[in-house]
Order: sequence, then structure tokens, then C-alpha cells
Amino acid sequence: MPELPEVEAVCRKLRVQARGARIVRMRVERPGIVQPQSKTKIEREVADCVLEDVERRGKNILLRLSGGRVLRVHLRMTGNLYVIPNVRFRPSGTRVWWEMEGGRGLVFEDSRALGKVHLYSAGELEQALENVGVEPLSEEFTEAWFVTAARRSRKPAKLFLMDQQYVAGLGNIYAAEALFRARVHPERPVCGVSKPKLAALHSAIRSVLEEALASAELAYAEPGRFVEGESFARAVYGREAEPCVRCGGRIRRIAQGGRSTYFCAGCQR
DNA sequence: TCGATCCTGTAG
DNA sequence: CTACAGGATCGA
Repeated sequence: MPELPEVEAVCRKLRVQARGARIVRMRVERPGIVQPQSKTKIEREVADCVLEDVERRGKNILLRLSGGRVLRVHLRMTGNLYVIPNVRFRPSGTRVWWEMEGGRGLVFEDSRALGKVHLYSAGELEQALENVGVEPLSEEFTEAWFVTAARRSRKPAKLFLMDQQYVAGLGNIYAAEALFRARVHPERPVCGVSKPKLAALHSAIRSVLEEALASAELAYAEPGRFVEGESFARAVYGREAEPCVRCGGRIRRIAQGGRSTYFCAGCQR
């Protein structure tokens, strides 16, 4: 599921469906999801709060509750967060759920159970997010800022893009897609990438995320036309050994930071 | 900066 | 059976 576009799509849907709802109770089915916080304490403190607003910082979903507390939900690899009509009929894989006034449910479904749900008081949230960098779809994400940040890091370009403390919200797929659009080699130390290519990369990050957001929102539209899945057209991710759509070269897969990176060795230099 | 780790599901 | 998975953290 979740890089910035999918997380943003989740937030937008929750704002429509759940904003203003009273939470009758919260149940943590898998204590590991809230650790090191206490399951009983978090359940007790969230009961009877109103979900006042839904925000996003990077890949973090922030559920603002009455009383100034905030639930931070991180979907990690396989998490999803959505409203169901009847809280009694929860999907298998539900790790945490909230019963809302009227019987509807808010469900955190996460087959691998790697996700996180933490509760903060107003003051605590700030430090929990201190390592979350600039929002790539905000005004703050300027070319000048990006070039400066890149010049200061010797990380391979792909790892730089995936590091949440610089640009917040890119993950394995969209980092690879942005590098492809800008013709940047993923292993190239980012401080050594030329100015024109950094400019191209900056705008590629925006365009990739915007397109992916548009398709992520469609994927959540009424069932029937688009089912689950991704309609964003990937140029490189998951296309090992296929021909490059731009130069006809072969897409390669390498490992970086324990993850797969896909790129075209022909046109990414 | 790398590798192991947290988990479960699915594809080959 | 093994490999791998759209993430992040921890310790060596």
C-alpha cells in the first residue's frame, strides 16, 4: 500500500467519512502494534474522544482527538486504515479497531503487523515527528532547498530519496520512478549529481507523487471500475529484464539498503 | 553503513 | 521449499 500518495488518499477518505465522529471504544488486538506504549492505557484514553481531524506528515497519519491528544498511525508495509459500516464485521488481519458512534468501525488492517499506532499528548507529538523532513508537495519543497540538501549528503541517490529526514514520504517505488524520470543512476552519490539533473529530479518527485496520488484516489472510488491495486504506470519498478520504455535497454534490479532497486542502466547515469 | 529484525502472505 | 514484499529501527 503505502507511500505518500496512498497515505494521503487514506487521509482524504477518512476526512469525509470519519471526521467529527465520536469514538466509543478502541481495541488493540495485537499489542505489538502499540508497543512500547500500553494497550490498556491507550484504549482507556482514546475511549469517548471525538475524532476532530485527520492530517498527514510524510507517511504518518495523524488522528487529532478532542482533548488535544493525537493518534499517530503508520501503515508501514501492509497497513490500511478505513471505515467499515458495521464494526462487528471486521476483516481478518484487523490489528486495531475503533467503534464509532452509530456502530460503524474504523479499522487498522495490517497482515504483516509491522505497522504502528501510538498516542501522544499535544506536546509529545512534535518530538515524535522531529525526524520527518520536508513535504514534497508543499511550497517548502523548492528546487533551491532540494539542491542544497542533496549537496550535503553523500548517500546514494536512491537512499537519499528514501531517507524520511530529508524529503518525507517517498518509498521504494516512487523513489525509483523519480530517479528514472530524471535519468539519475540510483547508486550515484547524490552530492555528485549535476545541477540540471537535481532540478529534473526535484520536478520528477513532484510529478510522480501527483500522478500517483490521482490514481490512488481513483483506486478508492466506487468499486467496479478500479479494483484494489495501482493504476499508476510504473516505468521501472517491478520490471526487471523488461525493455526500457525510453531507450529500449534492459531494466535491472540491484539491492540497496536491503531493498530492491529497479533502474535502466542505459539511460540512468 | 550494513545486516538483522519485526511479521505474514504470496509467487515461483 | 525459498525468495521477496510499497518500512523503519536497532546494534555491531
